[in-house]
Amino acid sequence: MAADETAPAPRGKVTITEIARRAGVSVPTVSRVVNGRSDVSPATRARVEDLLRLHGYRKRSAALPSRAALLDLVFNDLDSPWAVEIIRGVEEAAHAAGAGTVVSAIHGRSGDAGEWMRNLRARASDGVILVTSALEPPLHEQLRILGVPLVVVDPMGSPAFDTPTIGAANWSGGLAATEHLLSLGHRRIGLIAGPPRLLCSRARFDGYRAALEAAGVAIDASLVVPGDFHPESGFTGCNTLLDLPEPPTALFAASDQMALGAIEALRRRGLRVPEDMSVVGFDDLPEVRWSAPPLTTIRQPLADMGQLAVRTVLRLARGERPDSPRVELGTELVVRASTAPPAPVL
Amino acid sequence: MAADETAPAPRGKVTITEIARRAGVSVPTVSRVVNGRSDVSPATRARVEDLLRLHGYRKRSAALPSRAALLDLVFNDLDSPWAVEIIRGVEEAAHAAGAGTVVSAIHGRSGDAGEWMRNLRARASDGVILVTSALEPPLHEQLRILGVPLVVVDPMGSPAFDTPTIGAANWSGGLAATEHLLSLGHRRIGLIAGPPRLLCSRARFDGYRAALEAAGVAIDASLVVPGDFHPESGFTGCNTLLDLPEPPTALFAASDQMALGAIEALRRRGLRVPEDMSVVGFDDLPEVRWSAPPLTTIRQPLADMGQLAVRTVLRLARGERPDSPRVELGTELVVRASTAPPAPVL
DNA sequence: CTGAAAGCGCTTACAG
DNA sequence: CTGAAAGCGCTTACAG
Repeated sequence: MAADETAPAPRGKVTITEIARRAGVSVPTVSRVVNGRSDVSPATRARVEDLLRLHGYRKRSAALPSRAALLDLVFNDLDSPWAVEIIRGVEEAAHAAGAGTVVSAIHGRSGDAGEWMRNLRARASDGVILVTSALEPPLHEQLRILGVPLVVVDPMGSPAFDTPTIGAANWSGGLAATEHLLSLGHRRIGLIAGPPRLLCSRARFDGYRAALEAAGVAIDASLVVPGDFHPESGFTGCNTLLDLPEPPTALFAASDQMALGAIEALRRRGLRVPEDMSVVGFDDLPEVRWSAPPLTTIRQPLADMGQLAVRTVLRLARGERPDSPRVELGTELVVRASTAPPAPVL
Repeated sequence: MAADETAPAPRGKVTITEIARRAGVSVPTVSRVVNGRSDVSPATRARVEDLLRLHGYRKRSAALPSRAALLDLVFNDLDSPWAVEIIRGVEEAAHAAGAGTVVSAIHGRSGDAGEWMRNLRARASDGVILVTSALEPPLHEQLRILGVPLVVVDPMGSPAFDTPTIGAANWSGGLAATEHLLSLGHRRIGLIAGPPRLLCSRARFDGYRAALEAAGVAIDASLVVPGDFHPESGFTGCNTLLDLPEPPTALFAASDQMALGAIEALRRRGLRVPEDMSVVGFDDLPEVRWSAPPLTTIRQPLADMGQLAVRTVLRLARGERPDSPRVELGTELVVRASTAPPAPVL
């Protein structure tokens, strides 16, 4: 029995000659579409793009027969200390698969995004891993056309696209952090929240609320202050809580960095952790094992998330479906020295 | 006047056809040398390799006419918190030059190094930046043959090769840290040193010694304890110093991480920083602004070092000579809250 | 807007 | 160990 003529060729193995034959156009025309030139009729372009996508076309060359695979890992900014954790996981898994990891930051500047896209195309990247990043919808679309698979780590919102996402169990983490403080006997528990536009912030907040509700503790809106995950906001947030007529006896910071900022605010006032205030963070950055005192926090498996992201893009690149389009990796309470029962009321 | 036939063509623009003509061999032969095949006579190979190097040959293709530049940034391990600082500087400068940054870790495993070399070749990297990394001499040689420029950041020792290196003013930093403590009135100053096989450790140690000598303070060998830059070694090193019959009143840790470990050792004994012990670190990692207390330290311009490394490889890639083969960027004392005059003797 | 033709840089059998 | 020949995937004028 002859091979099915209409079946897609193996991913990444198809040539423009093959695509041209199937589309019923010439090789130069396909070349023009691939290179994004303007002198192609919309109808032809659409037909060719469909075929390109269907067959997972990747630009190759007789000269460079087996180009090493390249994965793009894209951050908004590289100043976040958990970036290195994700890089570590991604590099490890990519290396194991024989792929190189191209790290970049787009700095939120949308002008950069277009340039980044050109670079991506020029280096013929085999897959893109986006971290908490708002890559605009038109760029998603361009990646689709180029046939470059995409996965999002720590999604900002629920992507409207058929893009796999990998996150952490943020709600469970918020719940566990708050339950831990409740179990120590705290009833007035402050929250320094993350930016509400981020999905992970809302989930952590809801976990906090759910734990309080389950314990029958009324939610006091004045105990919830906004933050942006950076230490400065933890510092000011903690000061706001301490200036309350009736301050909390414990606080949950939605990031380790904010927890560190909060501890500094306490130290400046001569308050001790955990004797005067218990603090729990979120992330378990390597450095908080060595903060003073060592921080009780919610461990987020950043390196594992990076590894899973690599396996998922690679799967996509081979034309396979991911196991699941939305994955949440488990979080875990790590108890160290920054939490204790509340001081007895004298 | 005709163009000089023997002059090298512009870097990166030469083809194997051109090299073949100059070497007086056929195009396939050059192709074999470029791809490291074994079936070429040593004499022919040597002649072709010389020409390849001289002209800065880079593999290209008619199909991929202007491949995006790619720079390889190589760490021993990605677990160091200052890795992200260097990545940030490198990514920024590389991005500005339109190049992608491939980050990898070779984990000291020498088996990995060979594989990494193959990947580097396959992805046709345009330059390599090595960070505190022992890339074995044979690999240096391979890079030379491939014509891939190399620069070393924070060199482990004095490289025996004609490789540009970029470091920090470690000796001056060690001097400044110690002078700061002396100026506060400390006379018994402990040192938690870095691994002596590293150039930077020895320079920091010598700076410490020079400052003490200049102040007429005798060096007490029992006040110098070994460390490996990680927090654990700062923790145990500090305990060793505290168990001395006459402990120091201040200590200089040759890395921020060791300083954090030392502070934790002090905290566990109920000793306060800086009241009972002054501590100064080295690096100025972003996180130590938020340690408890905020750490006095020596700022090492890691991101700037990364940026300079990029400019230097790129220069090399264009066939230009670097401004200077050995560069040391300035370090700077940053005074925060972990240092104070010694407690008055009662 | 499209294709036939020429050409690019490189590689792979093949023959010696 | 080496080269003449054929071929690869892709692109670039050029003509219509």
